[in-house]
Amino acid sequence: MGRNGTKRLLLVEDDRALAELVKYHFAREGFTVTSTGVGDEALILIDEVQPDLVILDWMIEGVSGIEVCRRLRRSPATASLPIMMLTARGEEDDRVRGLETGADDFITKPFSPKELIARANALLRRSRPNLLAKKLNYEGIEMDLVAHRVRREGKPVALGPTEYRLLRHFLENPQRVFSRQQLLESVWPHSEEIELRTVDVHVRRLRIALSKDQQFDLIRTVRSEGYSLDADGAA
Amino acid sequence: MGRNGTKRLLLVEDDRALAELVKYHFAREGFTVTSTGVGDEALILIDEVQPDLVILDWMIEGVSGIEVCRRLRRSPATASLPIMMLTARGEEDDRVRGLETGADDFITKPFSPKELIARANALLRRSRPNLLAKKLNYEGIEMDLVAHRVRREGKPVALGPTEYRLLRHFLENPQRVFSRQQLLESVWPHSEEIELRTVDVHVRRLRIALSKDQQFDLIRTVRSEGYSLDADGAA
DNA sequence: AGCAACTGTCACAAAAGTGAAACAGTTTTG
DNA sequence: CAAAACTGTTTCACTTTTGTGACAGTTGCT
Repeated sequence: MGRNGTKRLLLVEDDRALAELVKYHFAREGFTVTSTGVGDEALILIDEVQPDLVILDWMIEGVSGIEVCRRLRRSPATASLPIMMLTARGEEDDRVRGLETGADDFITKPFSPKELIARANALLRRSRPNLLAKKLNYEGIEMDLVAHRVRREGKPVALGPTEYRLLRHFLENPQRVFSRQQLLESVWPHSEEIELRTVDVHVRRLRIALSKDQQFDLIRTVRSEGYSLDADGAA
Repeated sequence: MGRNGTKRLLLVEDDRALAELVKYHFAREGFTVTSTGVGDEALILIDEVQPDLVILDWMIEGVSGIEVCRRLRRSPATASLPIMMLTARGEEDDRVRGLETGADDFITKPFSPKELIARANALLRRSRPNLLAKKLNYEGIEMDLVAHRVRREGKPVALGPTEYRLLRHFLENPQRVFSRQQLLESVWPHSEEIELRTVDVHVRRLRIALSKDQQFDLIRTVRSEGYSLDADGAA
């Protein structure tokens, strides 16, 4: 996401005037803004433009903003996409509900564009490290996302593309157990047609690559569940 | 940070009544709360308690909240620590300034405790995903449902799938007695065809796994009734 | 084209987990 | 106290799940 230096924003807002205002301010901040006023369209656009940030109005045509949010969180591909919700509904319960559904921030209209931008920046500052920026590490493993290079205890580790993506996924969610199905969905580009057991094979390749120098295995097999990246493997 | 399952909050607020209120609500969410009303002290405490989240009032004695925030961001050790700022100053410029200084969220008094919690959770969800993992505890046993891992007194416990489900069921209903029949029905996938006595065997395996280090038995046998997870086995 | 790296599947081996049966031990009852 | 009723333990055959090595088809590069 967010290649060649441009930050991409998807704005989902059906009030044209407001949309223009927001657009203007974000454009000035260097964002490429795509916008729509319809919920269903938002879901398609997200797939298309791969935004770095989504701003969602609650009340829009078609699928509601909160429902869009829920769906984005449910799909592995967008589960960690930064989302800000926007609404005229000022009720506390709405705000809590929005946040609990997975929104990262919740702004009530009317709001100041400056604050919106400041909040967007705060959010990106926080979530970028995981998506865009430099390094991930866990227990002696260091993955440099820019250089596309992995080291363990300082020593370089050679990984194929799939193993790299797999490890990256684990590093982004250490200790968490993923089923083979989940791994396929979040690590493989076209997960549909692929055999579940293929995951095993790649996990094995990853294990071998990570343990080249007789280091202990960091990938834990959770029988009948899946795998996780975990320091104390067996226990 | 945030080891052994407890989430730690450092609250920096000099309004005693407000501090108590916030404390109360976060404690209910499972946080261990440390608090102070003095800026300088905050910096020391952060080093000491290694909180997972800091809530900073802007106007406090000594070093101001915003200055604390700035310093935290400057030091590598705390640069990515989640920070929420709190203030009575409702000015837009203040909010923007707070966010630009590195705060992750900015809440204006008066605020609702529920929203504060919801925002804290949203922030932690993004920055410390492990902390939000759902956990079950009882008498020194801790089951992390996301990592799919069980510990007793901090030490990892190895369980097979059935024992895991069995323990989970007990942890969800501690102290309650279940008949073998009930256990079969709620823990086994296809309970029909299975012998009642099979439960005994698995209970035994669970007991062994949980008592590996000579710890006392937490599963109580209730003669002619069934079993329960219960601290005082005799009773 | 020629080669090397990478992928996805299989088939088979190995490991882990499961359920039942049999017997030993305990507790409750008559 | 002895019989009856239960529960604890051990063992074993069987099933399910994973680990492994080999292989053939792709892809990307030179």
